[in-house]
Amino acid sequence: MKELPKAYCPKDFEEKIYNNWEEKKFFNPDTINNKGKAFSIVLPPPNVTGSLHLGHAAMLAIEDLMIRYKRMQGFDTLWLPGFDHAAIATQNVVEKKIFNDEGKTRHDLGREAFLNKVEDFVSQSKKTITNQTRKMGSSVDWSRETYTLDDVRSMAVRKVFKMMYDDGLVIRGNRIVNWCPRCHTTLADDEIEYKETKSKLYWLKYGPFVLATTRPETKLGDTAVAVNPKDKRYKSMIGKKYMIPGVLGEFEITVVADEAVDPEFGTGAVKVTPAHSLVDYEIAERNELPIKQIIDEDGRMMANCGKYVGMTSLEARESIVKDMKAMGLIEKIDDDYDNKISVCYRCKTVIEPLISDQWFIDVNKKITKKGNKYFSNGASLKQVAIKVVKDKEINIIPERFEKVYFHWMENLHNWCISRQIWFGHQIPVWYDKDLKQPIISDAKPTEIVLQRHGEAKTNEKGVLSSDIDNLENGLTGTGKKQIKIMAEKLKNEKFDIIYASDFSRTKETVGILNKELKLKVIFDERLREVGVGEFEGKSVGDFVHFREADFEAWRNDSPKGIESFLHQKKRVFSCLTDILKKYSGKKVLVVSHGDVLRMAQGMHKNLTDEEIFKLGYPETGENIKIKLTNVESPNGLENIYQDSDTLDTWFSSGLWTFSTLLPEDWNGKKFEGKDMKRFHPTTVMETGYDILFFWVARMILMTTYVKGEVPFENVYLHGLVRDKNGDKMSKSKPETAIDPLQAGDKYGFDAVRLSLLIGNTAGNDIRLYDEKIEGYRNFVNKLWNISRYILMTLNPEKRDSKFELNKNVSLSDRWILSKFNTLIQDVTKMLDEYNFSGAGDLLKEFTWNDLADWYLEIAKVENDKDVVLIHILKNLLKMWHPFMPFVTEAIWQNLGSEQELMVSKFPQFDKKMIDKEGVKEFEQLQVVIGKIRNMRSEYKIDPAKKIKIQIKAGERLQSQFGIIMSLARLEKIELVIEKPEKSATAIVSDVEIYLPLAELLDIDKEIERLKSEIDNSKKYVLGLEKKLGNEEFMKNAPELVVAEEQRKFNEAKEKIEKLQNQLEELE
RNA sequence: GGGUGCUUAGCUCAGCUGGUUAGAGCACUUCGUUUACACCGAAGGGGUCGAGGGUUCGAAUCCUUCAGCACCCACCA
Repeated sequence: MKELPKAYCPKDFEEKIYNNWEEKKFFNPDTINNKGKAFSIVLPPPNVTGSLHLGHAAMLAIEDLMIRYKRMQGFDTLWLPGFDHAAIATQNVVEKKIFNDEGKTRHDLGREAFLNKVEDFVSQSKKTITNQTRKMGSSVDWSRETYTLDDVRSMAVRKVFKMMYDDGLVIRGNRIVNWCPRCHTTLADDEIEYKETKSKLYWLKYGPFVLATTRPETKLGDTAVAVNPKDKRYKSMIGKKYMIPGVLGEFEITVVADEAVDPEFGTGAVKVTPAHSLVDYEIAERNELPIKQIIDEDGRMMANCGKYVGMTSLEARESIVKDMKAMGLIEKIDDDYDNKISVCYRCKTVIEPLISDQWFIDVNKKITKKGNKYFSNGASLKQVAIKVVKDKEINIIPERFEKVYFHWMENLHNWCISRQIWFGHQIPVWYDKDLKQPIISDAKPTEIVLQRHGEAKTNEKGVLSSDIDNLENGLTGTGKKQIKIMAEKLKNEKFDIIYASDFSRTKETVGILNKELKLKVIFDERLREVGVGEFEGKSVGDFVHFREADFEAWRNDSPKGIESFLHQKKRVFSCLTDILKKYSGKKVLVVSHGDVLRMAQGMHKNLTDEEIFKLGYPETGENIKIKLTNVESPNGLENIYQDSDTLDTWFSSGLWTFSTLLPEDWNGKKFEGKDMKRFHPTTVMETGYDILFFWVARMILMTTYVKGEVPFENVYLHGLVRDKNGDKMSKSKPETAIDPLQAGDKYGFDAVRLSLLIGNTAGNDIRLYDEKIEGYRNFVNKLWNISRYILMTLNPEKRDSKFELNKNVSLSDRWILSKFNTLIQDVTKMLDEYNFSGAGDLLKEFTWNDLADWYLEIAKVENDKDVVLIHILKNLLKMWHPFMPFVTEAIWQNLGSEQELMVSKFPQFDKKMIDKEGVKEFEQLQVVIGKIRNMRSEYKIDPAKKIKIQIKAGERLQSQFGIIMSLARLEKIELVIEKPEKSATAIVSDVEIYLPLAELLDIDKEIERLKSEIDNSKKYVLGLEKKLGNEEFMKNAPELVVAEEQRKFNEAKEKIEKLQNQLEELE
């Protein structure tokens, strides 16, 4: 047996072990091929905003624990990883970064360049996160990794959007939304946070009313005053119109009655600004009031605000209040009114409610859907989402969150899903300039590489050639080289076909490319260069100058025989349209000329003619990649443009449990596939309670609708990881914030995992600090050393021996085997009940107390323990493996097994190992040893000194004298029948222990000790006596309880008597 | 305003459907180079289980009121 190092050093093992698992594809259920039931978890995809924090680490530890446990139990186990593009969050991070690095805004860069920057950032984030996930030991199936923005997931998004549109669930409307003037986008109701502030409450003189408001500037948008219908003060005024004096002259309002008004607040009358308050908007809707918008999307006063135009609402407030004061329109101002203002959850900017044309999901609309059990009789999204949890089709752990879920779901308003940001799924809606109805398309975009021909002889000379007859214009040497290089690059991309202009320079380019690509080519004259008319053969500069001088003239007409811009555009667009129709979802290489490629880009970016004309195009031999969608429009493609908004990030993550299970070559028709059948609904959704609404609720809404299935059967919600003081960890408090990677490097990732698993219960926050992780690091090392000792003393021949229970086992064997099997039973039960902490506690207690402190110590004196030891060690490692995969696997490697621990079978409870008598007997032995140790300590006997004691005991205990001598460090045990004279005494039920006084101690101390023990026991007996004397107790308590109390009473009584005798003798 | 959770040893927490002389880890005290481990071992000190009331033979555990802390939700302008 090779010598193991004294202390476990995680760094020597962790990476190697993980790589080995991965190389053997153990994370992939197809390799493992377990025949059991499916057990699947889809990993909550981390946002690609940077790196993982402790919350993620906890998530990874808990899920890996479940997955490894189930995998070892033979379940067909899948843990599927992925990433979330996290639209607003990621865009904000990148925006901030660009602004800090380059001082530029996203608008300075433009959509395309900005998105490129985002993609760079995203791929960097993905790398970091992947690396961190691996370090934690997560056994996720990397071969199934997905991303919310990848092709299949994007197609799923478009497909669901169209389905919902067709069912009338996705609607467009001009409604009030939460608007963040900084992010320049709408926000869903739950993306708003509330901030407690002191603000001013203004009491305005308002025509015949006096009313209170915190936002006097919105007076400019008022169209009504609302009062409670029951309020007698205003009854006579309801329905009447009044002219109200204001800073911009008089305006008319209507008085309406509405239940939403609290007559107790202020004067009981409310000014109504429908365009800039959620409540007022609803009042306006109910009472059919006019809506007047006065604040724009930058949060500034609009043109209809007279001299206040252009001010922010805050500036306008000050200014208007000043003017109103001057006009005597302000009655009074309360200075410290407690108010909650709504702010953006991402950037904390104050939200400006305003009216906007947006896309919504109607959660209340009842629909009927064939083939979907939830909707077959008509139901709304909301109703179904409530029903599946009520019916326990989805089980939430801990249960109390069900209540929270129901409350939220019942109060859910229509969900605004459009966002005015660039990063995300662009809404799959196109508008035709001539049509009122939008066109929804779930078609798969065609990927097009726009390849410009190599340098031609005319390029070299700087002259023009657009005459089809002038076919002699081939490529220069440089041009041929350019294309050869490009062919090398393109040969790895899987194109379906080449479309090309039929000019000689493009034909020659295609020829060179196709030596590598070997594809079908279609030469299409619609891809030709613009006809240059009388500029044929003339200098390029002249032509450019001519066009730039008067773009408008050239756009429609064809002076000097030059083909007009629109004419060319029409033929190019029609060619592209044909390509899109025939090759939807495919990849096409288009070889053409600069100005043609420029138009294709214009189509891709939905630009105006002017903008197209100003666009650059690839250099000779270079290319650009674009994606275009085939949208059926009566007017053809050139008339159509796509909605520039993107979808709320939760739309795509709402599909996550099933969109991730779609096959890589999904045809976009049905949401089905092999993995889907095998793993959906997923078994457990494990995530933080903080995204119960954001995410969990959305998945339930979307999945029941799309699949007619629940997304998951169980929801396990973990808490937040907090610092030592119970505060949220943040980078601004580095003294208490812990980075999981750094902690792992310092203490090992097993220790980090344990510190997050043990002491962490569902739904509750967990505190983490260095000392805690350190404690678990110590434990990991303890386990290492237990194994090390067993391996060092083991007879190598017995290493692979199979354990079988036989009659030769000793008391200690019977005890440890019984204890161990109880442990298997309890741990299995607890893990099945999601009580990970409890299971870990039990394992730890067994490992440290029973195994290390007792059994191993006994193994040092008793012989023939090898077989039991190796049996227990192996199975204990299996049970520990899901908690701390690295160290257990590292030890396992030294046990000479062929197969890795990770793919071994989880131990099973074996009833015949349970030995209650043995356990009881051994426990008495433990107490006896404890008493002797205690006496030694009390009398300050040198631990090294071996002493003699006398014991009065039965045969059974006599057989264990060897163990007692060793563990209590005795020189000799003398068996006595009668109590010897002058000795210190301890009593353990029927066993009496005597420590001869002669050599050792002072009698006074022993008297004191005895007195105090008698005292204690007397108190105990008194309590029991009272209990047993209570008639009601004797009558009502179960027999078993009474008997046990009686037994305790007798035993204690006897003990007191003996101690009393001893005391008398000494005194 | 509504709701949820928490309050047990100095600190962090277990104690499930009521019956142990109330537990663990860390910290603390004393002792210890026993050939697995000082990232260790042995022994020990320390809690009227937030407060009051109730149910019960019996309450840390169930009910109720209150207090403190934390979090979530809500359209008091």
